[in-house]
Amino acid sequence: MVLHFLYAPKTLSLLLSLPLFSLALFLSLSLSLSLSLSRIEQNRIKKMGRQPCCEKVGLKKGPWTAEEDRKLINFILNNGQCCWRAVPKLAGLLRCGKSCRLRWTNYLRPDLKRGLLSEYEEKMVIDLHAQLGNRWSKIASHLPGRTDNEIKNHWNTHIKKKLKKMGIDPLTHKPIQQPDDPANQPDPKPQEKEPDAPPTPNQVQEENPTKATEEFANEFCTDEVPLIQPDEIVVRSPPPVISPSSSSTCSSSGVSCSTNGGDQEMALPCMDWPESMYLMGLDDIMGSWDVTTDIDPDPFTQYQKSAFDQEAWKLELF
DNA sequence: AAGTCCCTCAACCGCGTTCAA
DNA sequence: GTTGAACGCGGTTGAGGGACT
Repeated sequence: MVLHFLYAPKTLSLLLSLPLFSLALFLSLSLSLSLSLSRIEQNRIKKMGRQPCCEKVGLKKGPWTAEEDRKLINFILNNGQCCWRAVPKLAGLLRCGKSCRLRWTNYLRPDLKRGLLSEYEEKMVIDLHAQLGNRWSKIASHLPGRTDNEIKNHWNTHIKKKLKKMGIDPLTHKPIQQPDDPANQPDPKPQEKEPDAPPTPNQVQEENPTKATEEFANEFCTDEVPLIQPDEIVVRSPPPVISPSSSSTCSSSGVSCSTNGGDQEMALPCMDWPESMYLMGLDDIMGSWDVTTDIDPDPFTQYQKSAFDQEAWKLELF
């Protein structure tokens, strides 16, 4: 009976089709499984939000080398600024995207002005600080070519001391009170002061119309600085455009720049370049072109030309 | 010359906000 | 609406170099 069953034509065809069916079943199961797995993965990614900016392990930290700078500059000049997460991988850097962004914005950006802040810039920083407090990025947005980090450092290392010497509290912009003055004895219930929201110069003037304040007002004329409204929307300056035709000329102090326009002392930033810039084939371009007239569409060449500007500036300075 | 202190500033850290999924 | 990474910002650190003893 068994043999009869086995040799029956229908059974035979059934048996023959079984492996094919099994294969088809296996394939369909595999396909559906992989599809469902990919859906799970998609859902997982969807639920996870964005992908991490970088794997924290094996990343380099600390000072940037000239080679790293070169790689980053090359990448950004060729691809523009976007997706900092992807920059280190694509540029061949063992750095976190955040580190790349900081390096670019604080040091490598071509529109950066280097060197000490001019007297005018210092005045602006002080006045803006009086209005905005420690909002360094907002202060920096009013000073073309300066970064928030730079201004913050300058404030902490120079301006703070200067103000203290002048008898002005750098935190509140009020005159520092003398301990022996009975009128300046601390209140039994002293008002908590807001470190990040110092009073405006007007408030300071109203509350402490003292000599020191007058001196302060005389020394740093607030008329030169636009008054910042609390609800002010700070519009960031447009992305840097390296234009050899709009060459800037820097004074020997390296801090005051003039433009062809003339009326805006700081309208066009002076550029200073890290040492690494000079390792990128500057010899090839030095002396072979006219900075003011030669317009090269290639961004890296323009970058190098700007570097040449800086080199000239350095030669002039030293 | 050597050691110590102080200053500067590039880079990092951590937190709040924004944005994509 | 929720989640979690990216982004932006301000505070802090620490390496390097100059000044001082």
